[in-house]
Amino acid sequence: MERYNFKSIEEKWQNKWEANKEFSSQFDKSKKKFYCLEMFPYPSGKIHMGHVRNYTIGDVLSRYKYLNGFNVLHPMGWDAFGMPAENAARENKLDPKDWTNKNIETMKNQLKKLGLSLDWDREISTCSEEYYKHQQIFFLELLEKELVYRKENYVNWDPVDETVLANEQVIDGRGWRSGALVERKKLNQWFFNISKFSQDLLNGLDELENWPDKVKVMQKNWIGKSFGCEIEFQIKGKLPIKSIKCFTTRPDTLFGFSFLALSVDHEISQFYKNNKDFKNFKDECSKTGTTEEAIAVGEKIGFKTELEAINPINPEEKVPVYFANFVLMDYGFGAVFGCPAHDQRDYDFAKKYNLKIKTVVKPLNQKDDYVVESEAYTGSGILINSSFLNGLEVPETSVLETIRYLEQNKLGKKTTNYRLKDWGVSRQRYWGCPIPIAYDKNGKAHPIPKSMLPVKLPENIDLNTKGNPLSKQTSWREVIINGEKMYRETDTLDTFVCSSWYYLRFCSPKQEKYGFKKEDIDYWMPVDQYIGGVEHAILHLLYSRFFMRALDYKNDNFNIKEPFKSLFTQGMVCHETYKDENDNWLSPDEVEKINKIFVQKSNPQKKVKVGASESMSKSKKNVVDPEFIIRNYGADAVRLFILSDSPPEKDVQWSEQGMVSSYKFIQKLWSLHCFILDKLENESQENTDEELNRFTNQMIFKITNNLDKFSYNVIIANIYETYNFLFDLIRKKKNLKNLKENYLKILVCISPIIPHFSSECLSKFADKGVFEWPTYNKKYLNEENVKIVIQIDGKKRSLLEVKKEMNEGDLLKTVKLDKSLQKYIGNKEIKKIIFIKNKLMNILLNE
RNA sequence: GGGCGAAUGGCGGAACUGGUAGACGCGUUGGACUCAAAAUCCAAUAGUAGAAAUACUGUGAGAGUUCGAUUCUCUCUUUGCCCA
Repeated sequence: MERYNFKSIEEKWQNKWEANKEFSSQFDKSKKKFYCLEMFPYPSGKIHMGHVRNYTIGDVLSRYKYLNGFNVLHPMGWDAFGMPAENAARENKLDPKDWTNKNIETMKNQLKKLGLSLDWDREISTCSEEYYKHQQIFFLELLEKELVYRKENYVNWDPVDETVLANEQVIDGRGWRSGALVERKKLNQWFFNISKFSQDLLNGLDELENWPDKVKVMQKNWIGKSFGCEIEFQIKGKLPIKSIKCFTTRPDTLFGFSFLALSVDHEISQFYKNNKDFKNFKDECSKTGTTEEAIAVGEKIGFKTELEAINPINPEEKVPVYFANFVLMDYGFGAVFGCPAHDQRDYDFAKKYNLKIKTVVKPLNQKDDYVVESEAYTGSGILINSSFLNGLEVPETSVLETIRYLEQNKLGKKTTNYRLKDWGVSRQRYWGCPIPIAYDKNGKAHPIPKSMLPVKLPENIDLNTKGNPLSKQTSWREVIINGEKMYRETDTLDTFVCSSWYYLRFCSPKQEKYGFKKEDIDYWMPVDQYIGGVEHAILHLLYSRFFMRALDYKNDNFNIKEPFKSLFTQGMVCHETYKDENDNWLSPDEVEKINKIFVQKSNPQKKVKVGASESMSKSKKNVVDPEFIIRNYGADAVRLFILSDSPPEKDVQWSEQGMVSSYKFIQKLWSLHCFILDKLENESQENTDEELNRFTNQMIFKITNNLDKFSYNVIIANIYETYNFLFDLIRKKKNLKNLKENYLKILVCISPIIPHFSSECLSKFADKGVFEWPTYNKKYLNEENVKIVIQIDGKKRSLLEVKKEMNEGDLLKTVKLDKSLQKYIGNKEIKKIIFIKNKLMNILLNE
């Protein structure tokens, strides 16, 4: 018997699949389609274990669907624009394009070595002109539909790199690369009007039955619909201001009103334009970041105006008006009313400026003289100290009742507010899709005519400059539109824009006229199964859902609204972390285990500190390189292992031992295969073994169900069981007539997981070229005999094997004849019997 | 602080609509093969008591519903994620 040579066998099948274009998908309306999509990778250089897991999960599903006769679309592409290319290019004096394309080449080869059933004919790369050309057209279409607009907005500004930072690039208030203190700066930026679809995006979630609830809840919270009240506060003071509008979700706490807080960008700030103190205050405010968290954690500061606001339901009361750093212009109206007793931010603010703190809500278990002490009380309870509102239940009735009162007296009106803000898409970077806009000499924005698209990125430019490299490209910037000289927009689009429609492009990857063909997406869309990391639960998925709606807006052309019918979020790949005695991270290949103790390979005298298992990351050095693993153990073994140890939606712990055992298991399967071949050749085939039929049919049933449930780890257990069963069977039994037929079915069942191995084994039975997913015969799912649990007084005492469908009386007779049970029953009287056919009998005795 | 989820042997994890808890794998132990080791194969493996048959305990803790709860309800603890 020869050893299983994964190297040559895997290569052979990969070449075959590629040469036969086995997985290229054709538009064919007569066939049922299945669109399986995994989140496409960023071409960072090499694939990592997270990719291996993600794409293996998708591949198992795709192959299963192929075998079930579906016309499967399983494409792959590259999310190729973005910062890392620009940084790498800057460091190594390369062109981002070359760097990216080289990485794509490497990673594509690595993916091919995994034996994925991908349709490479549909490969797309978002940094190619053929791709971003269409994106520019979409941008202009959205602009025509008034879904794109330009406004001034705050950004996180890195004053050293002269660039805008995304929130996640701000670490402890400093730029992630320069380390400079990040400032708030106002910049003109392009926005997508996603908030126009807030309600629609919220409603759409209900349709998404096959999305994890977790993700739907996250999106729901992100959209953040809240009911509240718009209140117009009357204002007294020297300025020509009569009233200020503000939005609140807690109008019921109006009797606890002690100040009105405004954003520094509130229109009233114009009166303080020349006030030096206000200017200083505003500068101070700009030092806090723009994230909600930064605002919550940061110190609350205010600037007192000469104005006073009148409490609408208690006109006697006048409170001061402040500008405050924790109020943002884009929430509500840039004004909030402060009730320190029942909002922690307001409480902090009131403490600092010595403002009144009046308790108006008491918890249910407190007396009426309850007073808020060291912190705000934000829970439910009963309204107190609130005049005619006293006694109302907080928050349900109290909010509604207060709003009713305010509306009746024309003091305010009920409104709905969404937390979802418009999507800022401008990035001051080179390596992105150019925004197809030019500005005339007055600074007015003009769309670049579609005939002049794509706006291509200039090549061979110097990236070693501060700020946006495109703004330094004077000749590129100049453009003549309708005979007028204009200057191009130098910002590029957020890379999330590229990934918001790539699933459409895969349907028509070669279409030149437009981003996709209507006919194609009508057939292929929606994506039947989308698979990726939960880290994209909010932004990418929400943006994609928005993009479908935006493209369809005013066209009403699409058959569907939701791009992803089902979503599966896989867990991360984790590995133990190692450190030396100086707390420097060590990578797994610098560490070895000798006599149960971890030591450094370079010096076994040096002990290694073993830390918790964490998701693989370069910074902790706990990464394992898939290429190395594939080279050593083969793609099938890696696929088998990455699926075996944990359910796909949970984190999996990478273990060398587990990897080795998967590798060995494939060798064992091969010996079994050789053994079976030998038997089929050398034995007469005259006995039909019913046990084998039953096992195979039950196994097909189990594996099919587990595939449908994504219980891939259980399928691996099923495969082990199958091996154990077959191995046992062929040692004990001879001359089996039905061995071949059952074995073939089993091979097909395991082929989605370990396709190279299965293809090789199946090819030895060359009598059938195309294999189908096997069906199971229901008659084998039900055993003739069943094992029935016998309980005495609720305790399991025996397991009796009896004929199926045996009735209560017969079973009781059998029980009474059973010696081991007799000792429990004895002469005691039977009080009651609980009988569930084919499952259980519980005998309750009188005692 | 709020929302959602999780907790099962030494470890990863199984368990259909409440009905045999611990499938399958890893690890460990013993054995076979070998001069020896590795590899391979065989066997055992939740805990306690017992030579064994067997008995009792056992799915984070406590209560409840039920003939019967890993599964349903409530409270608590720990933990993860998201939001603040």
